Amino acid sequence: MATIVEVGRLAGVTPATVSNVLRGRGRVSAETRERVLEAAQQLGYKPNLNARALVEGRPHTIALVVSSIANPFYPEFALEVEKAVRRSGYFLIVCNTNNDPAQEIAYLDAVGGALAQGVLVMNADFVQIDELLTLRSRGVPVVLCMWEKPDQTPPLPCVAVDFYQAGVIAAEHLLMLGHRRIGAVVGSEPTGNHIWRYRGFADTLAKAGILQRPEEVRFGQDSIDAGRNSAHALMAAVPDLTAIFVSNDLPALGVLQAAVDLGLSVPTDLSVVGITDIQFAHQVRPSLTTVAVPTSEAAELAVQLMMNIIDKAKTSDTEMLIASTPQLVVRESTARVRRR
Amino acid sequence: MATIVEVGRLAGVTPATVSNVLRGRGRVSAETRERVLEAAQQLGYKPNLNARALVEGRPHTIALVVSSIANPFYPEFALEVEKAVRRSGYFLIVCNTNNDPAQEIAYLDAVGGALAQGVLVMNADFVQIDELLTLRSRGVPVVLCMWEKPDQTPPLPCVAVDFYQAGVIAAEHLLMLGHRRIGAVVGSEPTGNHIWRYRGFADTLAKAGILQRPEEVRFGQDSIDAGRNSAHALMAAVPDLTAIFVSNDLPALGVLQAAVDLGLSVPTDLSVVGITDIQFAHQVRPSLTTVAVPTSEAAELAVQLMMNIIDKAKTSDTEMLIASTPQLVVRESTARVRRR
DNA sequence: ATGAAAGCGCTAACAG
DNA sequence: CTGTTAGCGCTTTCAT
Repeated sequence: MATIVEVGRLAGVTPATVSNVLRGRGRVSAETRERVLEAAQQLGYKPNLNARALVEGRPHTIALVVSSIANPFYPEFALEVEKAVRRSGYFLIVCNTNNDPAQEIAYLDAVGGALAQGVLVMNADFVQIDELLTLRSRGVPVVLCMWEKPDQTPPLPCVAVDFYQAGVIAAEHLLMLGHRRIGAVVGSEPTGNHIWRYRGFADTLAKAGILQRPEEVRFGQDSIDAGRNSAHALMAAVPDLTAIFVSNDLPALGVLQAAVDLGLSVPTDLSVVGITDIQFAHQVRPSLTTVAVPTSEAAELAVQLMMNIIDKAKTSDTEMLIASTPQLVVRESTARVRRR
Repeated sequence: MATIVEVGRLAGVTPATVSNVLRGRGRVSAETRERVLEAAQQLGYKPNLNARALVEGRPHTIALVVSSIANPFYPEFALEVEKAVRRSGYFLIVCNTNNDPAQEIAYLDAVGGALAQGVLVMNADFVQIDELLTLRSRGVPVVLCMWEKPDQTPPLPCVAVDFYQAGVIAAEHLLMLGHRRIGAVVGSEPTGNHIWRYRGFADTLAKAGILQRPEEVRFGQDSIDAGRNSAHALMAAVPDLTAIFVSNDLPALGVLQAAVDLGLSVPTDLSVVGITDIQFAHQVRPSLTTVAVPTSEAAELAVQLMMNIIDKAKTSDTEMLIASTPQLVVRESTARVRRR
């Protein structure tokens, strides 16, 4: 690859001048500019980003740490992040930790070593928060992309998404349709990150005078298989449920499948509502009614927050940006309750 | 972030010695090593990757260019690539071009500018092959991840996957089940990249004495919606089909949905077979019979090829690695033909 | 308007 | 065994 020196030589100027015209700084005569541009063009010159990063003290990359790109939501989100990052003139490095702490540390160390200028963290749960704090203390901006624990003050700058409200909205929808026996499939452990979604749901039921019994809730994991298993267990224990609230779309798809297994027709026999609105939600049959989370907005805000921190060079305080409220998306998986 | 100089100062040695102990080169006394390591530890030293990349003439990153991370197959593949790349000690930069040439050029220019040491290209169809050739001519290794055109000599090093054979296998499976009226839904234009999958299918049918009529084939796009639309058109034109071959899993899911729309039961009334074996293939109901492509192997081979080129510094010839043969995965969407 | 010079943090000979 | 030196490609004062 041609260097700035070669371009300068060809144009009959010094590297400094080449740099000036390429970055539009300093005063350069139109004629010289022309000559330099032409030389650069001719040589196919591309600035060496490493050299630039070194001298400028920062690379033009942002890292996105995800625990597993296998969960279909993450790539969707990563896509949005990538777009936002590019819009700010940066490149995105995807750091898939595979839920492996060693892998994560390797990534974070590399970021500390100027692999990337800042870190966007998708899921704070699978991540060693201490590592992130250490990184931050060394001057590396860290932003949490989707904070969903209103009871805890985030230890780092973050974008907050009101998943509690998403649970409320899902419950209200089911209640509105006349459902009273509603089961819940939660895609995390009782102390896990979906708990506020469930609380929003349960609180709303309680307000309507409906108290969930323990056997009407199943906690598990955020996967289709787990959702299916939970639904099976749920229906076995409480056969007269007319609706199931699911804390995430992925397990909701599993619940849909369990209904097929059990010969139940959705939504005639059973209504199902999820949260997030991943792409597949409208691509399955019956399509999934769900509470859409502002994914692209959250990505946008996270990047914006990152850029703010970078610009102001203030990495110490914990700013929080609030994403807009989740929205109900009614599709085919929910219907008015029917006596059975 | 602490630099190598600071570590040296703290340990009472020069930067060179620090570098030596950190990289395990040169002879260093055990005692000094100890001291240096401790100093590095204490300062939380992480080597600056940009400086290292600059002096070594190459960054520790590999770029993966995908046309759209929105297609669920790409993230799955990206995951595999990421793992393989990490295993080789590199980091992965995901370059999602969104099918936008400008975006792609921006990425390729950045790679030319040492953003990454080499480029892995997922789908050569959406990519300006000229750009890639230019890049290669400047000494940047370029590898095509999944070459599926046996009639054309790849212009660049690549991993070849025998999609023609995948089509053959799918057809044989359907034939074996007694199907004779078989439709085809192709997820690309007639000249597009799925054409060899279809040819494998059609040739096998022809060998069995079955000639596809034009109305029994629908060309379209690689998406669920396109698959659904094609299936609707197909069934409208040829109602007595007992099976449909689909060139990819994504449109195959659409075909499955079309069957639901039409009140057809799969596999009783209609058998459906896809190609690839994406995650969702076994997560839908009925689960999808498909011809599994060796995804992780292809990713592995692509990275391996990249590493070979990097090591041997030979970027000029067009090596090709052959991935192993696709394998039939029988699930719920295919069954023995039944008279209707 | 352009050039000279210093330096970002690190590595790689080569000296000592 | 450890230090010295030079330089990767670029940006950025400061001179001219």
